[in-house]
Parts: sequence; C-alpha cells; structure tokens
Amino acid sequence: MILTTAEENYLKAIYHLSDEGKKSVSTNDIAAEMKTKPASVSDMLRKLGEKSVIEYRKYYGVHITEEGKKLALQTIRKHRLWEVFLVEKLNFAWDEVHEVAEELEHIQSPLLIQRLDAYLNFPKFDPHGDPIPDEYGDVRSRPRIQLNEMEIDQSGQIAAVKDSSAAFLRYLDKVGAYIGARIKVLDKVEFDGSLEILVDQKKTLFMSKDVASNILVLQS
Amino acid sequence: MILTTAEENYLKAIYHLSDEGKKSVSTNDIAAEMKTKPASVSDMLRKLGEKSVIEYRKYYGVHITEEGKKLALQTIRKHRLWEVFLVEKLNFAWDEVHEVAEELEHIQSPLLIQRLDAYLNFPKFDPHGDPIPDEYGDVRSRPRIQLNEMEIDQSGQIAAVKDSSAAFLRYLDKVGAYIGARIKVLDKVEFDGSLEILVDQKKTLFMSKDVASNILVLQS
DNA sequence: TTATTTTTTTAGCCTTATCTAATTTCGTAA
DNA sequence: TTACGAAATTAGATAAGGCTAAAAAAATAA
Repeated sequence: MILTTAEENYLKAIYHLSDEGKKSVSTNDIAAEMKTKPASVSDMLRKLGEKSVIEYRKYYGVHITEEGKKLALQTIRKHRLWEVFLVEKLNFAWDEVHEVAEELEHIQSPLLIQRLDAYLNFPKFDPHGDPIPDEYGDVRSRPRIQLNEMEIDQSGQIAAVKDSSAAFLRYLDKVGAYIGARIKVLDKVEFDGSLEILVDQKKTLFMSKDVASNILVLQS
Repeated sequence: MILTTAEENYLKAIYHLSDEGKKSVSTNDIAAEMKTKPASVSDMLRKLGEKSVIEYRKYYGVHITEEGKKLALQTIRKHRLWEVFLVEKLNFAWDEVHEVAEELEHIQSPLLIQRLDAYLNFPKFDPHGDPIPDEYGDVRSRPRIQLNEMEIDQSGQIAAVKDSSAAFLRYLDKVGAYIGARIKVLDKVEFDGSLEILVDQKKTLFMSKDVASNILVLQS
C-alpha cells in the first residue's frame, strides 16, 4: 500500500491520537491535530478507509487497522531516525529538528532508511527519548513515569518529554534537563505540587507541577 | 521567490537545456526532458513567466532569467550535496544516488544545507564529477575535454560523465574508470575512433568512440 | 420525548499539475 | 503569397487536497 504525503500525515496523527488510550478518534480531534477543517478530515477519512488503513464508520470516528499501524510506525521510524541524524551528525539542537524531519520522513527509499539506520548505529531512541520502531514496527519501550508522580528521594533518568514544543525544549535546555540526565526528587511542595530536583548530582532545580508532568522519567 | 516542487523541476530542466549553448529552449525539448506533454509545459511556462524566473514569449521558447538561474543553481547545489552524502556517508554506489537525490533536493531548509555542506567538508564536486555551486550560485568549473578528442600520449583525470544513466555508470564501474582515475591515451584507431586507455598506470582498456565521447577529462 | 446544540458530512468551489483533443501560429516549400 | 505540416497553445477533464456554507446525524438538555 502506497500513501501520499498527506495521507501519511493523517495516518500518523490518527496513530498518535489512538495511542492515548481512546477507543475511537473523532473527526474534530484529527482536524485540531492536523490544523485543518473537519470537512477536509471527513474527505480524507473516506480515502483512508478505502485503502483499509483505518476502519471508518461515518459519524462514529475511526480505528486504525493493523495495516495502518504498520504504515504509521514506518513513518514514525523514518522521522525519528532523521532526528537522530540531524542532532548527532549535523549538530542541530533538539528543538530545531522537528520541522525538517517532518519533510524528510516522506522520502521514499527503503534502502536509504536501512543505510541511515546502520550509519547512525541502529539507535533505539530519538533525541527526545522516544523509541524508534524497527523495520517491522516493533518498539522496545521502557516503562516510564511522569516526574510529578515521583516521590521524595526517588531517582531516575529523564527518558522523554510529552510536550515537545520548541518553547518547552528550550526551557529544558536552559535549565540543563537533557534526555538522559540523572535526576533525584529532593522535595515536593504539597500545596501546588511543585518539585525541587537534583540534576546530575550537582544542580538543583525548582519546577512547577505543570512542567514536571511533561517530563517522563525512567526510574532506577 | 518560492517555487513548488514541480516548478523547481521545470526550472532545473530549463537551466540544463539552456546550458547547451542554445539561445532559447523550446516547449517540445522541455516536454521531452521532463517526460510530460507539451500542453503541460505551456501551462507551466506561463506560471514560471509570471514568477519572472524565465522570460516567456508565446511560440518562441524561453530564456532563463538571472533570478531563475540563481534558483536553479540552488536546487542543483542541494541535489549534488545530497549525492555526495549518499555516496560518502551511506555507501551508496554512484549509480544509485540520482533518484533519491531528486527527492531530497526539494527539502526546504537553508540551515540543513549549510550544515550538510560543512559536514561533508565543503565538497566542490559531486560523485559524477559535476561541480557543486556555492551558496551564491558560483561554480568553479575546470576546463574539460571529451576523452575521444584527446590525442595519443596525452593524459589527465576523469572529471565527469555526460551520460549518467545507470547502465553507463555500471559499465564504468566494471572497467574501473571512476571519477578521479588517472588515464593516458595509449592508442587511437583512425578507422572507428576507438581508443586504448591506460587507467591508473596499470590497467589497459579498449573503449569505443561512443563511450569515450561520454567521458570528460581534466587534462594534465 | 422533544428541542437544541454540537459534531460530522455533503455539496460546491478553488488550486496545482497533469492529460487529450482541438485550435492557432510559425516557418517554409511550392 | 499561399498552403501545409510541425510546433505550440487553449479548452475542457481529472485527481488530490483544501476551503466555506449548508444539511444531516448524534448527543445532550429540558
């Protein structure tokens, strides 16, 4: 099954929205995610339904099929491999890579991706800590917990971020909270849920509950 | 001036066709080069004319403008840099890179190209020996001569090929005539113009005039 | 259960890039 | 200088992707 660039983007959005534990994904949600109008989404859902990458019942939202999941994971794999390339080889900052990867992920060449994967030494996670699916769509994901849910004295490593907006990533960079940083919860304020964190055994950092809830930690 | 992918491809074709010393490029020539129909070309020429990247007088063919030349050279720069990347970093064979580079050249990110250029160490020629324009569209091209026009005992380096079809490139690979190979004309057959060539001071090679005319040599 | 609001879809139009078929223009040969 | 063939352009379709406005269906409230 070959998809156009637009179809790939819709499918990826549907995959991500499905991931959030919902039974079915609504037209409006997809429109919001894709920054288009619901009318355009309806049209595209009909097309994706015909191609059997989603199950589409009018007025009742969509489910992604196994076939669709596989295709979405291929696109995600390409996106994340390119992000690794941009950061590790071309010295992009991790908050600058998303837009470009969004274009690069649509290049059609299985050989290119195979070679890129090998060249990057078969990375398992992208610069934001998200897992890179393998050729078959399998993902090795580590169990992760939101930083705001950790208890005092627990420690771990920053594994990923939930909000990967440029603004948030820049903030994290500024305070030295990179992916892989070792952290320990020194204190939690009952009142507002804000936290005091020790980063890499040297810097302490105050963080609102809001910020902490967007940071995923691999506990240790 | 921002061009769509299709417009970029047309402009590149017009640039290449202009390069062959013609005063103006015809609709039919462009259609042949782009593998589309003349009717599609007429339409596109109107659009490119409106964007002032070509000068278009109906029924009289087109001239590329300075603005158009600059844009075409930017696209060519991107194409050739990606080719270098694919061959040098991802171990593609030089006859496998064209299609993929054709897609990669349309990625829109000046920063990406700057970084890629630096990462590749500012290469001046692509794997086929064609010069890579700089950011401003300047090309350092070396004077080159067709191999079939060289005299007995003259020597030089293979600098580029005129026909870069996969079949021809594979043939060259097989006989060990890579870009940069040092060659010397040992003999020329008057009758059919075929040549006997010494490659890298060790291998001798017989070559028809036809093949030789597709190889460009930097004389020394 | 009916009425209202929200969500989704349909209908109809736009743009880009392509095509075929018909028409127009050019250049040249008679 | 006219007539003809080649080259180029226009006209009218199609397909993808997006839009607005209107209609229909579903969900919610009274």
